[in-house]
Amino acid sequence: MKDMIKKLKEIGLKVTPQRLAILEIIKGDRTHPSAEKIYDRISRKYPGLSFATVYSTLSKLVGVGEIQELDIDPNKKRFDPYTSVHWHFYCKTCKKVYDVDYDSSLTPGIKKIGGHQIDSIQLNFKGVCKHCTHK
Amino acid sequence: MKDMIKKLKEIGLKVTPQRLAILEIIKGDRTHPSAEKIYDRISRKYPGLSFATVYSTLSKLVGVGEIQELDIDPNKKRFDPYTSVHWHFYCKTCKKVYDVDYDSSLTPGIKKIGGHQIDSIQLNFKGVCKHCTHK
DNA sequence: TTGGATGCAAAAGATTTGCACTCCC
DNA sequence: GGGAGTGCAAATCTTTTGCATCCAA
Repeated sequence: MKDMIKKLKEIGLKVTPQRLAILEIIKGDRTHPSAEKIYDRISRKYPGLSFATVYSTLSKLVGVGEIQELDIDPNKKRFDPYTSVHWHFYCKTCKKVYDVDYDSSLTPGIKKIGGHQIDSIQLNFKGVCKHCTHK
Repeated sequence: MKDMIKKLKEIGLKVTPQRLAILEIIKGDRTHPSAEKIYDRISRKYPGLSFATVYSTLSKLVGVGEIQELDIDPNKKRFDPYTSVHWHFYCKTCKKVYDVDYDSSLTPGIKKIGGHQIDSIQLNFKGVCKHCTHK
């Protein structure tokens, strides 16, 4: 909790109960939740929380690099609080997003490509996950 | 035109004027258009074309691997008729998607990762493109 | 002829916005 | 006190769906 307060202050955002709850929920969540999933989980504890607040907070956290927005689920945005380098696998059947480590000699620091300035890189694998395959 | 008819028959889809128009428009289009852009371009020639037809045809073409659906634009699906191996750069400013070649020793044939079966791979770079940077 | 394809409009799902009220700093 | 933050509902945007009609094979 102390951590979250400190983090928000560092970022320059006002500390509110809603934001603390959002940070607390997503940090440590390795399921790559959508905005709706995050809203669901929090509104159990904080009835009255609104979507607008969730979206606005998530968007601010993405803006400062505190969490990452994933473009891997074709139907919605997914969020990842884990910011160190890793990649993702999306299961077309169960819609789960898995972290994958893949050492591809990829990107160790490329900042430009084709003359374009790179801010972020996503390597997305898609298919059917091992759990769905075995059913 | 002959090509398109042949292609549709190979795929096993009925040959209709709408589908021919869609194929004709997207093949050779290197702008990674969204469904709406495709609809716009075609409906100039074919008034009365419906969104439902565009979406349904695109989805069938994706299904047979004739075109690729890109998860890179956070706001909508983009389509790519160019099926050989290459990657993409998305400009956060102008929203254009550029093709990029990046030989990363990446993927030359990995079929599984973390035990999951891989169908497709996308490597997405994001940032500000050279044209937007220079403005 | 007949099942797949189309057009239209309505519906669904995700995200954003406007605005009045609230409360953190 | 003032401005950022919040809640609510309506609006927007993209994509899907239901259904009657149509047409390619």
